[in-house]
Amino acid sequence: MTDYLSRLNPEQREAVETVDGPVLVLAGAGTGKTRVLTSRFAHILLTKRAFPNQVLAVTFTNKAAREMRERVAAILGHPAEGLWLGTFHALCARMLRRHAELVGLTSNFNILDTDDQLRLLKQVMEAARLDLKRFPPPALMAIIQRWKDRAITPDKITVAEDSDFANGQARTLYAAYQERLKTLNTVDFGDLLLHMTEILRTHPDVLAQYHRAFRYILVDEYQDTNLVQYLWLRLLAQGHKNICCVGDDDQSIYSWRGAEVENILRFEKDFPGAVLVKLEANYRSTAPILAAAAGLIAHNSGRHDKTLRSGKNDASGEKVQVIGLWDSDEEARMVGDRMENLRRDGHKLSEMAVLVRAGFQTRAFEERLITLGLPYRVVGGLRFYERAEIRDAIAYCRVLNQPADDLAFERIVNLPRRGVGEQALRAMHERSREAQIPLTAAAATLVAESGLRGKVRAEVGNLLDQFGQWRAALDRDGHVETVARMLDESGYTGMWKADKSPEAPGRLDNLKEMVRALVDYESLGAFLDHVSLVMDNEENADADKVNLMTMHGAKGLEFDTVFLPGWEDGLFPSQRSMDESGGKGLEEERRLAYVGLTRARKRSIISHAANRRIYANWQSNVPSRFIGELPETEIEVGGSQATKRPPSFTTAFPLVARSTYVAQPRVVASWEQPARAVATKKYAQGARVFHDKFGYGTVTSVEDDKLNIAFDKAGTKRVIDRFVTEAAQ
DNA sequence: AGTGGGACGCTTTTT
DNA sequence: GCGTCCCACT
Repeated sequence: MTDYLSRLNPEQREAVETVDGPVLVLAGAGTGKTRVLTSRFAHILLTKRAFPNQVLAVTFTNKAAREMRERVAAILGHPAEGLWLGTFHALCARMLRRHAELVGLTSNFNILDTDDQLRLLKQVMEAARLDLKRFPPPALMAIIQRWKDRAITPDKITVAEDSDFANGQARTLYAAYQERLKTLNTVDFGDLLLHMTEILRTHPDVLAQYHRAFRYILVDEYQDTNLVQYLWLRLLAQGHKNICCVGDDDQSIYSWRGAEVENILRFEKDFPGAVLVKLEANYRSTAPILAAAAGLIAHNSGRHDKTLRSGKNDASGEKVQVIGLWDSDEEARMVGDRMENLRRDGHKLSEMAVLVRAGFQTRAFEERLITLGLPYRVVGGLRFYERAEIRDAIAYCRVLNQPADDLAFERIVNLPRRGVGEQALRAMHERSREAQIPLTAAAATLVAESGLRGKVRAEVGNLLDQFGQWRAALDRDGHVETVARMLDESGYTGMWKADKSPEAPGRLDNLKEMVRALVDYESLGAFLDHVSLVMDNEENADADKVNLMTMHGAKGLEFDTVFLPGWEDGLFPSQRSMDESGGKGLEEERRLAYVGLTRARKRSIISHAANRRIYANWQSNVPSRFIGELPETEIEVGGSQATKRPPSFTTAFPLVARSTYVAQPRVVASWEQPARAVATKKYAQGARVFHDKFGYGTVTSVEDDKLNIAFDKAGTKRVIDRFVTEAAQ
């Protein structure tokens, strides 16, 4: 029973056994953060300090929550019941259902997804007669979200603090948006935290109730918390002060969505008497990888000082490779070739990953892997519940659950087609506004008073009747059967059955899958909560496939071999990030590089290309300044355009705008970039070339930009020169 | 009301 | 280079 303690090193053990009072665990990459968190949880339960329902454990992602639940159960030897373990949002939703009336909602409120948030805001802006071209709704959405991240309600924004969006109207629009949300009995993601924090702050009785309930609080990934999350935690922790936050300031990569590293840097001030435990023994990566990562991150300022040391007692290991290539195609070929070689040597594909800065970069690798016939998976694509048919079906469920959900009703009122066009919809909206009633109720009165045209009236009337019947059936027959019936009787599944497009059968399958998933929930409401808060990709991670993902997406994962392509200034570090957030942006990019590098257990291969096709055109690039920041002793340079060690940009050109340093050609020259300009790239007769579809071949003749090529496998073709590249050798 | 084509614009992501 | 979004046409 206590062997969970014996498996810990001394510092981990301290983090687990310092149970009372505030504790900050600074857990560097690969130092056993999850193990500490789960052991601590189990330790609290096993030493009888608290019952399972007296511990509040908070994570950011559902995946992390699930993992913690499983691992706690493994230590206990049985699944723990009644845990308050989940994401910030899921826990807040659970609390808010109990106190909804305090913020003018009822406990069956719906949670809007991002799409609905935007549509609602658009409506609010249209009502304010704003030109949506000049003032894009997504921009305002972002402003409002940042306010919510900082726990700022509309009444707290002074004129001076108002953003200059639409001549200082942002505050008013925000207030109007919040009003609309309340009328629709809905909340957006930000509201879950905002409302709960507001409630805890203004209702001491409610706060006291939670102080009694939670004796211990555990927080994962503390460096990613935003202000409102911090306030929520601080309020809850005031009771027993037993709060333990685990995180790593060096892995803070989400400031752009409101996370504030300052929270973790300030912990000891926020929680006086806090014990600080540093986990520095890394059990994941080889010594060179750790040393390279340490050298890199040392270029950041204002961090908690900590040094990762290898916990494995072996100084061996491959150096970090830095490969310079002519263009992005050659880069993709290099990665593919190396993967093939590794596989030939018995390495599993699932132990290899390509980590990119931005999603679009995966494409080049996908294409290459297809030609090579290497199976791959792209992590972080479209999720199940983001598919159109699932969102439609969910909209039906939302109306069933909560008739005041206008956004959901609007989505399905004409799906399948019921002849409800712009005019009919406008009439409903007008009535809804005049009578201050939800859209469904407005539609009902219009039907009753013949306020709609014949066919539309009959169809809408029928739909409303049906909703009445389904709602009655909900209690009688249960939610699974009722939803299945609703999707059939409404004509929604029929619509896809009649659809002749190739995707239609797949969509029908997805709908069946969704109905099947309903069985796992005790009620429709529980299912809807799950869908909006918890549902995520449940891909089979077992299949032996190469992983393609962003560095953000790779946080928390590890692989034997990690490819880090596209380390070029402007791409990584991203120009936009530096333009928008200056020095802070660059530091965050550097932390991202640190995260990427430390995903590797055995080897990491960084690469950069002199020329890259971004969207339609080619762009010349210079190796990333981060390459210059890697300690020379830990890296090995190679590739057709092997980097001569570049000057460290941070010291040579501290944070200058791109235009400034590009204007200094000597920088490029000193790096011995190839003299060839992209524009003059031409092929001579006899040149060996490579084509994405046709493979390798020899140029037989040249006419302007058209080449006749005898391909080794695909015969002779006439091809425009930009479709081929010079063969690698 | 429904569809087709042109204009646009394009980090990162969770909930 | 591609997907989407909106508007204009039928």
